[in-house]
Amino acid sequence: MRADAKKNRSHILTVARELVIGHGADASMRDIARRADVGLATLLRHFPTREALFEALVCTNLDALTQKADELETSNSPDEALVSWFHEWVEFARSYRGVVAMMAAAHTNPDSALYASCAAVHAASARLLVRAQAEGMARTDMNGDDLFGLMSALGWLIDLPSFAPRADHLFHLIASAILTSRPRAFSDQAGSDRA
Amino acid sequence: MRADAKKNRSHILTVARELVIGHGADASMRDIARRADVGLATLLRHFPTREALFEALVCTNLDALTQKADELETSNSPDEALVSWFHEWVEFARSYRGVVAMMAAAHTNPDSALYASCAAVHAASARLLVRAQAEGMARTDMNGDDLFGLMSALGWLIDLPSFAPRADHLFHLIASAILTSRPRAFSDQAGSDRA
DNA sequence: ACCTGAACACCGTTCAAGT
DNA sequence: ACCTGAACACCGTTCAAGT
Repeated sequence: MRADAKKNRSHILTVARELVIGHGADASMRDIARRADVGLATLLRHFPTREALFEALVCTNLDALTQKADELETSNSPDEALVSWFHEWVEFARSYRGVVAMMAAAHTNPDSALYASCAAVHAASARLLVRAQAEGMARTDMNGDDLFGLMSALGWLIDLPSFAPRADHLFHLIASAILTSRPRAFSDQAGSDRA
Repeated sequence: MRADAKKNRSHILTVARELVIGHGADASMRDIARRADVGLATLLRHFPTREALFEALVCTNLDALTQKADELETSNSPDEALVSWFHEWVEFARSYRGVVAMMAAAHTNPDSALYASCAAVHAASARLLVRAQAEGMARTDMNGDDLFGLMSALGWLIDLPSFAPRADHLFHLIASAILTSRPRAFSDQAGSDRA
């Protein structure tokens, strides 16, 4: 890659990151190009689709996430590991508004630029789930797809401004659905803030 | 309303219903107008926003839904009533792809044409939830907002083609998160189809 | 190699002009 | 009253022309 191209690419990513964090994943490609002082065609040349752009935006975050799964698998009890990983995912979802919906839509589409990322998250989830199931700590009538589904659904939900305030509580509810015993990690202020 | 206007209105709704059922809630307004043999401006005059159009499309369904809640409240046990209502909602979500996402986004926006509909669904849900909680059949650390959130999240999830096949099972998982005892209504083939 | 402006086919919004 | 075509400001895609 030529030096100017490389500079363009990283500059685009910087601008895109700011714009996406501020205004969500449906920011217009034209807008991103404009703010990066780059022709729209140049942006599309580096990232032919919105998903390609987002893949580049979040790949380091996802790498960190899957690595975290490895650590949790060896250092924590199976149920704690599963809940902690779930929590990390929610934090990721929160930091890039709208990206979960893209991933949920892409995870069975091999042509999507996000497909590999989805597969990595899916695999990490499934490993932690199976481990917890083997110890009787997670319900056995669900598989990796179900877990990815629940993770996606919660990530989508708390992206909505109206549900964001209750994010921790909604997380707790979904976590309860997965584990066989009620989890105590993360925001177990049960019953203290209901109507 | 003049006779020709009335006819236009109902014809638009018929066409819109077909198009939405076939191609989802993000069908273009222009397309709907075209297929209804009506100027785009005419469509926008009857339904100034997409949400207004959808409100008209689903209002009868939602009326039936809230009435169903009334029936369930008197004729069924609290837990069965809650699960059955939840199931009705999911069926509704399935029949109009994309409408749940619109409702989830609109339910705290009084300016939205869908606001009243959301409030009605919310109220019906909350009633059934409180009743179940009073009998110790639903967990008490959640409120109507949480229930509406979970219902929205599941409705959104099963709208995605990749998750639709496991809709019944995902429903079961979420229902488990709400009830204090594992529900037996609807697709309790637990453990029979996991990986 | 890489960048760019321009043309293209779309979208929803708005409004003056028609009946 | 109600309908409509047209102009508008957007969007993402594509490509021939520039350096």
